[in-house]
Amino acid sequence: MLELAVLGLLHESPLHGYELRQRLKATLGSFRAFSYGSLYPTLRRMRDAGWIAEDDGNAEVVAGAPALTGRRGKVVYKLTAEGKERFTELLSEAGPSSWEDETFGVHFAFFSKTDPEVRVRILEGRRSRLEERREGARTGLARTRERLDSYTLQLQEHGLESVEREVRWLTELIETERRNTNR
Amino acid sequence: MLELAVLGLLHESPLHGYELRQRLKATLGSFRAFSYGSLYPTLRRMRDAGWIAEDDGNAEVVAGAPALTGRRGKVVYKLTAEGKERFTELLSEAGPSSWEDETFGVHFAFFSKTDPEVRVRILEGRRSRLEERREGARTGLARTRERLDSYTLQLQEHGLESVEREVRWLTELIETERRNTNR
DNA sequence: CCGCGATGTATCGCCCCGATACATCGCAGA
DNA sequence: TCTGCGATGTATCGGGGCGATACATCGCGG
Repeated sequence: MLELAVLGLLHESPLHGYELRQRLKATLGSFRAFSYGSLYPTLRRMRDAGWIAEDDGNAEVVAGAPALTGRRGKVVYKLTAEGKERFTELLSEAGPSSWEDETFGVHFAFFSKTDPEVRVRILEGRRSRLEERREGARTGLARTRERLDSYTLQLQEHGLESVEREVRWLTELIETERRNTNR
Repeated sequence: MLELAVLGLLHESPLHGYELRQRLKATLGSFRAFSYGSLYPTLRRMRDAGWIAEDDGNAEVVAGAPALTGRRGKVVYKLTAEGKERFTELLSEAGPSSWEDETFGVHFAFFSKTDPEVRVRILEGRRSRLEERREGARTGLARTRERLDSYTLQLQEHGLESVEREVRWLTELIETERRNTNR
């Protein structure tokens, strides 16, 4: 998950951890946070796997050996060739792992770099996932109406409306995709 | 989190794990799943803490010692006195832990058992939390409009609208609460 | 009598989050 | 001038939730 997001952001330009997190917040803010507690371990994993490389901003030994300071400098990360491959590989997958709650947003954010056919399949997968949930919500709602707990009821109604709203959104997106594909 | 949900459900009637999960899905379905992978460990923790007790459905030794079967029967859980205290204690808290994304839904679901003042404070806390997020989303959106990635843009617009929608919902709820309180 | 889907309990590894610690930098105000 | 504070920056830790998986029982229709 975070892996895909990092690959996508670094695909545009090298960044260091702090910037990465800012971008993450700005791009996916309404959906997920991605704290440092997951970011740094992920960066380590990715580096060990060879997808990214650390481009230490050092090499500037400005003058007269200011060295010996264990100065902890910024650590800039950039994609490796394998990382780029990995990125396109992940982007080409259209399965549950691309349309579940946590994942969908990230995949969608990089749709402009995704194959049109894959885009449609992901959107449809996401939609049917939500349609299932909608049915569950409807029957849950029906049962709650009998139990008569006003707050639970309002919670469920609001939830159901949210799901319905997202289904409509997806349907529009799918139609737009189809129009652009079939020309 | 799950702890509060379990306390709330058992507060109505004793249940076993499977039922508990069904109720969880039905009540909070649109928001969270709560898989067995978290439910059972939580039940164990709560039992160890003394909030709940296992009411083995045994005792029915029907006849002629059908026993010695290690028959794994249903395990029915019920609240203890301490569990009830814990429940009201959790319900009386109005802090970040009651209005964050994951938590808010659960707290709201038991609002009818929550003190009216606490209700309002939680709703307001939730709202200002979302208002912050809304501002972040707005500025993120502004910056994205310049970068011109149509999909990222649509994602952020949809996210922003979701947040705005929830803020409106909360505002209505708060007004209703106030009307009912001040009479 | 067989199989299958619902009921039911339980664990494992992975991922992520919030809190926290610590260090540096630039700048506004005493 | 020095002082302190808020932004920048890297990093870890404990805990909790999730999906996958395993396994056993029950009732029912073919």
